[in-house]
Order: sequence, then structure tokens, then C-alpha cells
Amino acid sequence: MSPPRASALPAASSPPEERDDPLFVRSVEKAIRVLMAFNARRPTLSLSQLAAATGLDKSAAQRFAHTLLRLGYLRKDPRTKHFELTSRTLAPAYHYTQSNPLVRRAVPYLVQLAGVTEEATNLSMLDGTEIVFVARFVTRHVIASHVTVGTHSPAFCTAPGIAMLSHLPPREAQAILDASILRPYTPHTTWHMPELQAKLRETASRGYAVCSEEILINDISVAAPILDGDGRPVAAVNVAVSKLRCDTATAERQFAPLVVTTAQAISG
Amino acid sequence: MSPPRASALPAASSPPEERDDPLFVRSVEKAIRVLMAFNARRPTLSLSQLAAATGLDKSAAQRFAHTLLRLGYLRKDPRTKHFELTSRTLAPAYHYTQSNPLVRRAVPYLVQLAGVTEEATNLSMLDGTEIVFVARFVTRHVIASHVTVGTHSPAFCTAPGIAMLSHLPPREAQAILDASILRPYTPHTTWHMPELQAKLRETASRGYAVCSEEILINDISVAAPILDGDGRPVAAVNVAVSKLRCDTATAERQFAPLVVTTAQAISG
DNA sequence: CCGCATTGTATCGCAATGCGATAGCTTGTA
DNA sequence: TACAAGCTATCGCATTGCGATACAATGCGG
Repeated sequence: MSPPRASALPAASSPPEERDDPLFVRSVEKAIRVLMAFNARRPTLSLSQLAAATGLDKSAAQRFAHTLLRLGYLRKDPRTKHFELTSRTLAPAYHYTQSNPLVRRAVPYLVQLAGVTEEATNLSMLDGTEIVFVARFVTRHVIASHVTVGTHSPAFCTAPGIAMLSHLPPREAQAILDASILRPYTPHTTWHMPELQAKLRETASRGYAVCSEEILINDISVAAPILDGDGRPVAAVNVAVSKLRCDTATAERQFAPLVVTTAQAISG
Repeated sequence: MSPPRASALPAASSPPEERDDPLFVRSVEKAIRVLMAFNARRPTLSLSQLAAATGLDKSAAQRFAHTLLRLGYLRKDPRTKHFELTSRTLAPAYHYTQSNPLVRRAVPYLVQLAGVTEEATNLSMLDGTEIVFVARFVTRHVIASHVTVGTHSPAFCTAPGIAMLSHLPPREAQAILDASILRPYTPHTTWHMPELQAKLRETASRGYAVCSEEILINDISVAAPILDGDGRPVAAVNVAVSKLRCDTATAERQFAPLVVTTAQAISG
């Protein structure tokens, strides 16, 4: 009776390709959408808010919230009927950090580096045009305490990003820059293509990257890439210092050798 | 032709209830099973290993691995055809730490406490009979660097666990102890029920818990509960010290007041 | 070097599963 | 107390995911 709807809704929602991928299980994406709906601005959500935030209809929101509730990833306040994430949502990250050999290997070096420098140290990896902090160790001198493991930043204006891009084949680095949304985050951001290209060349030749207040005021960052057996950058180590305690030249002189040494040690 | 199989397999696999819960979406659980199959002992998995590890049949393993691949949570080495987790699996944890007001509030206090004590500090929460580390800050004196955010430990033999149990209504604390698998992890583990009950009473009256080498050799831990408006324990703060640098009495004298003060400050 | 076994990839018909509309219920409000 | 808004439960239908199978690739031993 009812006409085939697939042709009536050519590609209304969701990414183009995934529509006709017979192996793709849509329920998984929807469940993840529910988890990702929670953030700093929305620590708790009612069912209808959840439906609005995820773009799911009420029934789907109900089903996936219920499922995640049953699996222990959500909790529901019986009073307010609002949902919130539980600590069980840490489990995938735990499995990641435990299973990733590079992270496990890097941790002691990063702790050591943080101890010696008394500054925050991070291990980052590329994810598209962005870097992700996959491990982070802060000291009492921490600048941005809201930055945590899992935080994303644009690669083009962060020292770990520049460090990794500079050791990629130029084609690939350029492709990432082309795909990036280049814009200034502070008055000091390097964001014009020619300057970025020059910065990559300079970084490649000296072996480490420095970004001073390019994304966060008062934040100086010195980073070096970690290379795999084929010389491909797989991650980066960086130290973040407050400009209030140290000018850029001093930071570079003081920390660049340590950061480079640490990155090489982790590279093995 | 083929006889209805549902009746032939009354309730072979999966938890009892979820079989006839019309709102429960099974695909979500299967996807999570795939993610959780990766750990320190199995950093990468082939398709058939994945099927074996998750208990899914080959087709299901294929479909969910494919789906998670497409969503960016898995990567596949085109050479070895092995899967591994990507840094995107950090995203749920990121959303949790950003959305949880208690965690956000606690972070600066924990950093401060780590700086003052020069020891590792943690924020933990209860999850059933276990505690989960939801935030962790280490210093150069860190003992167990493999312990990270997301690590689970039994509540009964950890200072944060005892601190929280001691401030629960006795019924609830007892229920958790009853559900726990009580066994010694070291020669110093308190694991007999009467002693545990005594320990809870003592902890409740003095306001903090001390566990010395009860789960890890050389690990002394001092913890205090964080209470919500109704006086219910919602988390715990602890400091972990190496016995090599400090005996138990000293650790208690030195750190208990700081830990209690910090916990109270976070409680607001 | 080649055949065989093992493992990964693609296909396909079926029906069970999840969809989404709706109705009933609960809660807070005017 | 009646109403509105939102949460919960139900149900028939068809789409989606299931899982058996066929095909391709890879690696191993003869």
C-alpha cells in the first residue's frame, strides 16, 4: 500500500554514503549521539531535550536512553526525570589507554618530563585536522585546568599539531591544512597559508615546534613529534608553560631539548 | 521450513531480563562489546579474534567492526587486517568529565592537593561494589603509573571505597559488602566481615579512611568522602603515598587533615 | 612453487527487531 | 481542580539487521 519511502526521501538526513551501506548498523550511531549530547552546557537532559539535542524523534530517544540506562552508561534522576552520564562512560577511554602500546610506553616519560619541568605535559595524536590529547600530566603550574584527556584543538595552531604536520610527507600536511578552517584564535595566531608552510619547514629542520599564544593567551607550547619505524609521526609530546612565568625564547631554550629527547626516547 | 528457533533456545545467551524488553536495542550492547574486547593483552584483534572475544558470530562481528570503523572509533591496519581502538574512543569520557559538575569542581582542588603533598591524588566514585577513578593527578612520586582514569578497584579494600561506604546508611553499605567478593589481595588486606564493619565504624567517626597495602604493596592511601546536600557520599578524594618514603602513621598524620579539608571544600 | 586451509569480504532472502504513531499516565501549573 | 506538557507504555508494520553462504585473499606447508 504505502509507497516505498526510500525514493521519497532521497537523502534527507545523515551523511550521504552511509544510507546504502548494508553493513552499517544505524543504531550504534544513534546511541553515540545520545552520549555525545551531554556536555558542559548540558550536564543533564530530559527526554524531550535529548530528542531535540540528538535530532532523534521522541521514540528513538526513549529507546536509546532506555538502552544506555540499562547498560549503566546513563543514570536517571527519578525526581526530575533528567538523564546524566555515569562514570561507566569512562570505560572506552580506559580500554583505549590500556590497549594502546604507545600511550602505555609514553606515560612514564611524560610524568618524568612534567616532574623535571614542573609544567604540564601532553601526548597528542592527529584526528583529521585536529589534535587530541590522549594523555596529560599537570603540575601546580597548570594554566588551563579545563583541558583534559580527550580535548580536541586545531592542528594548525598548536605546537603538537605543527610538530606532527612538519614530519608528514608535504602532500599530506598540505591536505590537512587545506581541510582546516584557518582562522585566528588570538592576535598571535599564525593562520595564513604561506606563513604556515614556512613554519612547517622551519619546524621540520630544527625538530621541534613552538607556539606562543596561538590558541590560548599566556600559553606557550613546545612540542616534538614521535616517529614510528618508518619515520611517520604518530604522536607528539609537548610542554605547556605560562607566559607569566617565562618568555618565549627562554621557554624554547629551556624546554626544547628536553621535549625532543623525551619524544625520541618514546620513539624508541 | 526452518522451525522457529526462539523456542529452541529458551535463553541461551545474554542476561535474563533483557530478552523481553521491547525498548532495549541489542545492537548498542553488541557495539560496546566490540569496543571492550580491546585491552592491554589484546591491543589489536583480527575479525575472527574479535568474534571469539565478543561472543558474536562472524557476521555480527563484521557488521559492528565495520560500523565502528566508519564512525571512526576503530582503525584497521590494511596490512595485517587487524583492528585497534582510535583516540576517538576518548570522546565519551571527555563528555563525561566536561558534563559532570562535581568532577569539574574537584579538579583544581585535586591539582592543588597533589602540588602540596607531591603525591598522587584521585577522585573516585562508587559503581556497584567497586570504585572508579574519575580524575587522577600524579606527581613524580607516582607508584602505579598503569592506574589511570577509568580504573576500577574493589571498594572494600581501598581507602576511597571505605570512606564512601562509611558514610552510607549502614544497610546500603552492608548490601555492598555482601555483594562484594571479599578476598585478600595482599597479606595486609582487611577482608573479614567483622573487621570490615569495625573499620567502617571507625572511619565514619573520624571522617577519613586509611588503607595500607591492602590492594597494592607499598601503597598507602588516605581518603575522605565528598558529601552532597543530603549528606550522602557521592565521591571520595584520596592521596596515595609510597610506603618506601613514609610509614603509615606519618602518612596519616600528614595527609589526613589535608584530604579531609579538600573533600569538604569540594563538598561546598 | 603450488594447492590447501584459514581468514577476510561480499551477497542475499527472511523475519525479527526496532520504528514511530498514538494512547494513557504522571507531574507540575494556573 | 482542570489543563498542559512531558514521560511511559503499547502495538502493528516494514525496514533493518541477521546469519548462512559463497567468493576472494592470504599465508602456510608440502
